This record gives sequence, C-alpha cells and structure tokens, in this order.
Amino acid sequence: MRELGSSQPTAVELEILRILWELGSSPVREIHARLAEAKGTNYSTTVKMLSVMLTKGLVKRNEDATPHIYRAAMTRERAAKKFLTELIEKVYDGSAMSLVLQALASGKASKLEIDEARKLLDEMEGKS
Amino acid sequence: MRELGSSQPTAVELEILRILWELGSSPVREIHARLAEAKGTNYSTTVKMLSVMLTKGLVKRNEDATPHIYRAAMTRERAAKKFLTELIEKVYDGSAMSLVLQALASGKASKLEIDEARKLLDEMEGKS
DNA sequence: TTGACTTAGCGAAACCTTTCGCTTACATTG
DNA sequence: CAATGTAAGCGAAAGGTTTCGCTAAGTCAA
Repeated sequence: MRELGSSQPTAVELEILRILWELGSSPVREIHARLAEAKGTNYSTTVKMLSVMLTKGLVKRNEDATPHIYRAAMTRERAAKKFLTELIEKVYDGSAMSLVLQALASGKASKLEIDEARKLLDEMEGKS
Repeated sequence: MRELGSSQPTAVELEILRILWELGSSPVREIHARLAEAKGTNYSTTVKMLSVMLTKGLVKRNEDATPHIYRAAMTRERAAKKFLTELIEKVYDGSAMSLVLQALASGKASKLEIDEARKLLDEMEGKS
C-alpha cells in the first residue's frame, strides 16, 4: 500500500493541481475545460485522473454537492516546499540551501524579489 | 522522438545520477554495487538503466575502455538548476524566486548557509 | 584451446501512469 | 413517467519505467 501523499505528483497530476490552485475549488467540468484546452484529452480522462489523485490524497472533494467539488489537498506554497525539499534530498543529500540558491542565481530575479529574499534571510537568521 | 535531455529523470535515473555525482566516472560494476546496496536490484537492471539513460542523454560513456566508463552528462549544479527551474515553471508560472525562498525558509539552514545566500543575493543584484 | 569469469545487450515481464469507451446513476423538463 | 442531458465510475488499452532471464561476446589463466 502506497502511503498517502508521499509521492511526487506525476506530470498530469501536477498540471491538474496547478489548475486547482489557479481556479480554486471547482467541479470536474471546469477543471476539464482547462485541461482539455492544454492537452485535448477526454472528459473521462479528467474524471479518472481526479479519482486517482483522490486515492493518493492529492486532492479532496465535497461529495455532498452535485456536481462534486474538488480542491487541492495542499496549498501551492506547501507543495512547493515539499517538492523542493524532496528535490534537495534527491539531488544532494539533504541540506544544500546555498547550492539551491546558486541554482536560482542565474535566473531572472527582480530587484523586488531580491529584497524580499533578503528580508526572508533576516527572519530565518532570527529563528535559528 | 523524445528530445534528448529534455525530461525530468525518473526515480531510479536520479538515483543513478547521484551515485555518479558522488563517485565520479565509474564502470557499471561500481555503480551497481551502490545501487544494489540501496535497492537490492540485479546487475542486468543497472546495465539496462544505464543504457536507457544513455539513449536519453542523461549519461555519457567511454566505450574505448573496458569495462565502459560512465559519467553523468550534467554536473550536479546544472541539474539542480534545471530541475529547480522546471519545478518553478510547473508549480508556479515561472519567476517565483521569493516564493521558493519561502519554501526553503522553514527548513534548517545554518548561519553559514544564510551568509552565503546573502553574498549570492548581492552578486545577483550586481548583475541585474 | 578450454573453462571460468566478467561485461554488454536484447527482449519480454511486471508495474505504474494516462487515456478512453461504455455503463450506470442522477437530474431536469415536457 | 419517458426522454434528454449531465455526472460518476469501472475496467481495460496504450504507453512509459523498471526489472530481470538469458544469450553472446570479451578476458584471462591453466
């Protein structure tokens, strides 16, 4: 038995999560509209994917409502943190904060973002 | 046809890459020793995985030597950057530096790492 | 050269993810 | 209550990853 919520979401799963993060709680039809736009897949496929994701604990749903309303089980921020932690764990052997930053460093970061980042580092230092 | 080097490495692939990053260039036997230690898989499996990864462009090898010597096609740093960029692209819609930092923020980061990070931010600012 | 051992590779099985056809259930409206 | 349209779900096909058995080729020492 697979542990709930323990696995990296697969490609399509991540795509659906992102739709849910953007749209907020939504019925299948709306999720499907977005997914089909990007991939041209069938309605059944979306339903099935959501059911798989439900089993894996990646999404939750309200079954009282009709149609059922789905939502992401994690916030985008939590997910980002989780994926990132796993990434670091897998690529390096755990703590590798500065190296990850280095990875980011070549990307485009606005002045604003850099300032925000500084603030964050200050906070982090306070805590540790 | 799949573009070379365009896909996220799968679980086992990443495991092998990490072994190669740690060990440096190595013959199958040594890679296998490490992999088997962690997973208990067969020698054939390691050979096959390496051949798959060769096709995908994730590893390279020197065929003149016997036994063949494999090496990672990317440095750990490059890979980390690539994966991270893809992660950001997928979880957010691109640039999300501060959010990624936030993701990191709750993790354990040493004073040293935080200082290094600050230096990096200074450099980044200089460039932009 | 033969036998024992190491290395390389193929092809298929096993397994997981993604896709969809088809069926059943539900709701609405004439 | 039909008839029509929407929603949910199952099971199997299609496609990708991971595993390994088996074969063949290469190496080395007696």
